[in-house]
Amino acid sequence: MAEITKRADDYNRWYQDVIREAELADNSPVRGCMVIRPNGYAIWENIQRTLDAKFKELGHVNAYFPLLIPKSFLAKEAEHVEGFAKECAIVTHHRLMQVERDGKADLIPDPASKLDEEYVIRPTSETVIWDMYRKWIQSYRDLPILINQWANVMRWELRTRMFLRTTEFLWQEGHTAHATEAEGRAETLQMLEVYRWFAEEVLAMPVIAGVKTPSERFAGAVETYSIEAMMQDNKALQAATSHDLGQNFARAFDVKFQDQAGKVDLVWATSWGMSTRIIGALLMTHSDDDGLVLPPRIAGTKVVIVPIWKNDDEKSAVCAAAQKLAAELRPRIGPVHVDDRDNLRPGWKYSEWERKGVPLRLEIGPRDLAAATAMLKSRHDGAKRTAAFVDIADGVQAELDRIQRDLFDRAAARLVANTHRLDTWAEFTDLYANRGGGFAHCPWCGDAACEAQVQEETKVTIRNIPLDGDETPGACVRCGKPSRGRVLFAQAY
RNA sequence: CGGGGCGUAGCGCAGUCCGGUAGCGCAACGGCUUUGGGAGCCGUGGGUCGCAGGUUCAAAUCCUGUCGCCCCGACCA
Repeated sequence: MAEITKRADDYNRWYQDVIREAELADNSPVRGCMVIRPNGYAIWENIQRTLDAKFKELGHVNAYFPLLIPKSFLAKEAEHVEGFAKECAIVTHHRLMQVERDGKADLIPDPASKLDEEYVIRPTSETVIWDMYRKWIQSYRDLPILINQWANVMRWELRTRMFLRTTEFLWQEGHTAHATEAEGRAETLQMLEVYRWFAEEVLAMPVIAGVKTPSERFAGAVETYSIEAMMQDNKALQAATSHDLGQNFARAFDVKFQDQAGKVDLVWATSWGMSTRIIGALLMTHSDDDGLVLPPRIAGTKVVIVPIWKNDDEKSAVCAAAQKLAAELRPRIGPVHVDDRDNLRPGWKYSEWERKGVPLRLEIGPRDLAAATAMLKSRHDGAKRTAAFVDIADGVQAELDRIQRDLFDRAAARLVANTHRLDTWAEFTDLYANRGGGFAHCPWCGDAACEAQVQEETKVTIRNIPLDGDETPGACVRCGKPSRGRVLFAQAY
């Protein structure tokens, strides 16, 4: 059994150790790409299930667009190409041929199969989607279009990290088309709120919702909104984004419609996404030195039952009781696992399921069986309590609810404790150089050059301008020029 | 892509400087005793030393190239 590095000793190594020990993902033979293992994918499936239901509840539908995008599409929106050109994988041939090199068989792209127009592996799908929207939209009666897709995308990042930044990642991308600017903006904000709800209520991850500064805007957007979460090392992680694209993509792809009065206008657009990166955020929000900690609402396995016995008679009695309890719990609780392996002792099983982040463990031994109770132990705080067999589902559900609340409260308390209101540059540099960093709400002048200067000197960036932020006029924390309100600063992943 | 570190059994590592039959701990497998917080004893199996060339009688070890991982930068969800 490999050890998990303590967070205090080496936070980055701890992060990787937890991924390995909880069997969330593994490195693949391809640079920067990871294999998401069943334990990790179960989390993603729960994310998909929950978000997908919410999207549909709000009128969205799913569709699928191709992985390959004609290279020329990317060039149609000026800022978009500038944002993504440097990180695209490109398909140039469609056939391999066998050749002999130094006496050995080798495969090379067949020169005769070189493509006239090369394809880009999608870094995001706005272009191919808006090319199709041109065909589908003629009248205001065709609007709105509220399409989402679950897909993989590739961005050839220079430096990768499991879940947080991989060359290929999974996400959902919503792409909507609207008849009015107001409708587009409302959709953008609605989806931002969906992400806030999901992060806080399902992932137990408190976030700050706000609008990005122009320099952090999505390539091609009029306005970008984000939710920002605080990790245990006090760094910020952008957990999701929602973009108001205005008419930029409609203009680039010539998507027009006729309104009720017969007037022709460009269509208004939004896009919004959450990716597998959120799994890294989830890990860094709740987990501890013993391994993964998961909120019950997103955990793949909600409860593990560990039967305890001393001999074959006890084993059969206790295992039968465990299976019966599991069957009783499943309809109400969801996935419940009975760990009846007989080659491992209970202590080993405890530590294994703790590493893997199962929120609640239920122990049943001969003594419990005699008393018709089970021992409950919650992963995140080690609290133990007994629950009677008669209303076991109630007891377990109550404990899972408590865990979910507790994890949110714990993360929220950490967020508050490490968030500061700062007015002077001396306090600002002191916070990030000597006091462990965190979130800082500070007045800012609105000048991109000043923002860049802060980043250069401290590696701290403006995460967003909180929607419910302080709009009291003041003096910029960096340059002292007039400020129209406070913005959220932090070091970011 | 620049700087640094590292690829040896599933995991963690020693061996590399100074070439000479590939080792240790944990895990795995078999047996017996065990089982309420990481069990004990005995036995067994498993590695073309990241990959490709080269030097040599002989390469994990020396040389060249290459791929991957980690950390720091630049870029980013």
